[in-house]
Amino acid sequence: MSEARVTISRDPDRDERVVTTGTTAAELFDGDRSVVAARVAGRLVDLAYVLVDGDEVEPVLIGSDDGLNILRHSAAHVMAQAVQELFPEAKLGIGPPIKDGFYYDFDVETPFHPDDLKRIEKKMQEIVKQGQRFARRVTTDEDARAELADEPYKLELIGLKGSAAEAAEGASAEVGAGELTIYDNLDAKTGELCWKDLCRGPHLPTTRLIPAFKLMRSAAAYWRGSEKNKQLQRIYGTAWPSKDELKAYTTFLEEAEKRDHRKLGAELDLFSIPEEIGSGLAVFHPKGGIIRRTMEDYSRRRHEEAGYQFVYTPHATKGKLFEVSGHLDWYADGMYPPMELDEGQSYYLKPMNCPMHNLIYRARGRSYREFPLRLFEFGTVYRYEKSGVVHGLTRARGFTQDDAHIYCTRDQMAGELDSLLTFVLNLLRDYGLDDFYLELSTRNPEKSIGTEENWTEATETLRQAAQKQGLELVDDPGGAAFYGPKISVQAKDAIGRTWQMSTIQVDFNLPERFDLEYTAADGTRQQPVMIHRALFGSIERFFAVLLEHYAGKMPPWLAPVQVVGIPITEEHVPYLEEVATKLRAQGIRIEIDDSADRMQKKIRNANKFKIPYMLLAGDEDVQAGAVSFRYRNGEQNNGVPVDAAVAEIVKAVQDRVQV
RNA sequence: GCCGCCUUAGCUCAGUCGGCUAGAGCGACGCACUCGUAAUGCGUAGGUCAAGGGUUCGACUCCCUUAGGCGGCUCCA
Repeated sequence: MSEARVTISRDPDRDERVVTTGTTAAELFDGDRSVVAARVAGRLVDLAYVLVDGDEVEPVLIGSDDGLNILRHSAAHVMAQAVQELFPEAKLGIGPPIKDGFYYDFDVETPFHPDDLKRIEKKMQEIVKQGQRFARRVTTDEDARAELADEPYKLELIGLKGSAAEAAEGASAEVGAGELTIYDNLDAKTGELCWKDLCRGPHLPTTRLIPAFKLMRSAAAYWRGSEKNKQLQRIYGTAWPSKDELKAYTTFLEEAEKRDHRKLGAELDLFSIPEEIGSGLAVFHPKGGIIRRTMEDYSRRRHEEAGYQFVYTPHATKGKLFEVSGHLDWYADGMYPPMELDEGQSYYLKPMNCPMHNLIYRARGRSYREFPLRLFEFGTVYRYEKSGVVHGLTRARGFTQDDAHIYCTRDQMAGELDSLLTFVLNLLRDYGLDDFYLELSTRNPEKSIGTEENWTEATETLRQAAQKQGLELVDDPGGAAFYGPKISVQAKDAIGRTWQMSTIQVDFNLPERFDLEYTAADGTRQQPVMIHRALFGSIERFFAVLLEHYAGKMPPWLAPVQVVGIPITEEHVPYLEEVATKLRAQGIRIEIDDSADRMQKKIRNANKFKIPYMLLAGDEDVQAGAVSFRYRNGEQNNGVPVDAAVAEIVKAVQDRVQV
């Protein structure tokens, strides 16, 4: 019997083995249930893969990124099988793994109802229990076409093989660049064919190795991601290596739901989006107003210190301005339709501030001595977001950008970007976000203006500034706006979700379109470089992100009510009023709860409104000239002298710390 | 914009197969209670069941249209 020499590679260990010909990867890792696939020469393969001489084999653990993808991809197959058993007329689209789960698209006559998902889930459990084997089978285009004659979408994918990655997100999970394969699901005992699907694989050895899954929701999705195509019905699911991990994931979703800014906004009386005003147009209530104004005031102060000058511009403009800028060419669909005024003049609500800042720049001759010229505005803009995409404060139709445009020379650009990025990150840290990575969005040739040279220079300058921060830098090819490349700061919140925050864009094109000039040291006229940047992006959106990050428990400096005074009985109210006077003199926002509720109820209410400090006072405190703290976490600190209590609160506010 | 689901009191939600004056908790208001760290008790008010149309002897309930919300898809300067 012949032998094969293989290497097992488990970083950093390497283990030489001699096996008999015909040995599979499964046999190599026999007994290790956590191994679900193997990586041979960089390629993921099924455990049924037959080893050949010279193979370097790496086990793929179910908990690894690759392992989870395989688990979820297999779960998607099981779901598709269940769907076709229950709905034999359903045609298969694609079914890839995604973050935390998977989906599969189906063409069905009637969309799935939530009750259908329960039935499908039950059927899936049966299939998992049966322990059907996933068996890989190489086929040819011709044979596959014959086999899958009833699956029009699969036939389309066969035709796209090789360019599948561009064909549709997730399509490469079905047909790879190499040989065409079909996976058969075989009965554990009889080996009978239960189901099959065109698929690149790899898969788990059997359906039994799907320990925990759940179907989440169904929704429509355009075939191959284009709104020109038919909508298929997509079912989303999640799958995990253990029941505990599934439980942890659903708990995470519940936590995210509790933090939803729309929910907190109503509960804490911060803002609302009245139907009478319109979708995506929010009003801020007094308590939300305090948070917002505090956010803005601090930002304004920091910008003034950093050499920004404040400007103001109107909310509406003649269309010509956005023709010059090019925005009407690219984004007319996203703008509110024009108002026809003054005999045929079209006026638009402004979707961007930059053209107006350019007019301020151009209002007089500019000198290099003014550079970098930093114009800042809390500029409110209006964008006609499609009805299906508006979402609370994070995707609104009216919002306020903390928008700045910096005009400088090409030589100054690198230095300015460097200090700008540092400024931006430090300011975000002041608001309590501290886990970042950067994303570099580069040119989309089909959606951009300007020369290749300028784009390259702008992109490389941005890249260098980004790299200096020592943060992870992710490429986003083709993600830039039409006028220039951009760095965006992505921040992770308290429960690990990523939010796009600040953006910084380098722009050689708008200065050209607006004929911006300055007089250089040698007396010549030159064109400035323009840097666009927003730190919050949108104040409303940033407000929402902070609210979710803090789960409504704003740090004292941002909390609408920082302290609530709770008298033990009515007769302690005047004493608390004295304490309140001292706090108010230091700028602290304090309310005394003199309602008819019992003290315990007042504590409960203060807790409900997530007020950072409760100050209780009864006879003992009055006699001692003290107050008793109760904090948001339920801890207490009794008998604190009034001056010490005031100092503690004032310091926490000044230091902008969380408590 | 497209697809699906949803809309009952200020909020959260019950409401059977189409059948009498549509219920509860919280909140609001009133009265009593005066209390040491997460809900005191009792009472009162509050509803064109999203809006409009249709089917029916009869509609919160079934059908259609519209508006709004939610979840996705497409889009996001």
